Amino acid sequence: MKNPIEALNKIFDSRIRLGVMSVLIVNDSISFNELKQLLELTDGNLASHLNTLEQAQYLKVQKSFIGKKTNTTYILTELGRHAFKAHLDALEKMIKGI
Amino acid sequence: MKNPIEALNKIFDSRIRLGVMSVLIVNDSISFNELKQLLELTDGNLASHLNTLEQAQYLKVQKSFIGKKTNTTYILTELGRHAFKAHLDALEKMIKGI
DNA sequence: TGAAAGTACTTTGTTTTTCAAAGTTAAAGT
DNA sequence: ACTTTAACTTTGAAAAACAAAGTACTTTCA
Repeated sequence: MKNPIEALNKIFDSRIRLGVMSVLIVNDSISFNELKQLLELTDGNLASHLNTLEQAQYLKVQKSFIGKKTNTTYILTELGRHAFKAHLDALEKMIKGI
Repeated sequence: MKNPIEALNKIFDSRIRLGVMSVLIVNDSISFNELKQLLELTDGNLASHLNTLEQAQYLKVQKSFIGKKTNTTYILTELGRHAFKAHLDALEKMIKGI
């Protein structure tokens, strides 16, 4: 058996980033504020995890206005979707001992 | 939807600890050396992750002799098995958006 | 109109975690 | 005697996580 750890994506070690990805897999997009409330995080902490994900090009940011309020929403990139899927596949294989 | 992150076990954030648990779910027991080779880790790194898992009472250590060499093997506790299962269940639910 | 509150950050600094490398102990091989 | 192996522990450095405070701009409320 080859080292099963290599196949896991280091970026998804974090529970928070896993949470963000899961939310975005199910929902097309989600706003900063919704994420903050859902995941119960401080602004800074959330922003930095989002930044990690954005650096990896796993998500894109869309800035718009709702009425006159700024609204920042996040959506998965194809790269992000694939990376997450690959990670979950690797995890499943690892657990099943394949 | 409630905060999905809470249900994830912080101890399983680490790829290495996930790897150890996966190996032990499939194999009844495994030795320090086998783990070290399988997961391609330094002694110290592996030992410290095993220690984290042991502190959480997720695994037990068994010391014995093979011939006249010391042999340390690790096995899951029931607590560890359940904690891992719970983590995987939580992860699955999170991803599926339940 | 002026104060408070909301959005979406960035910055700062502390705490926690990770990890490699070196040291340790004890026994075995040569 | 010297080296090797097993299974650590210790040390120290680097990276990551996090909270709190600061920022800039806007809006809402009194």
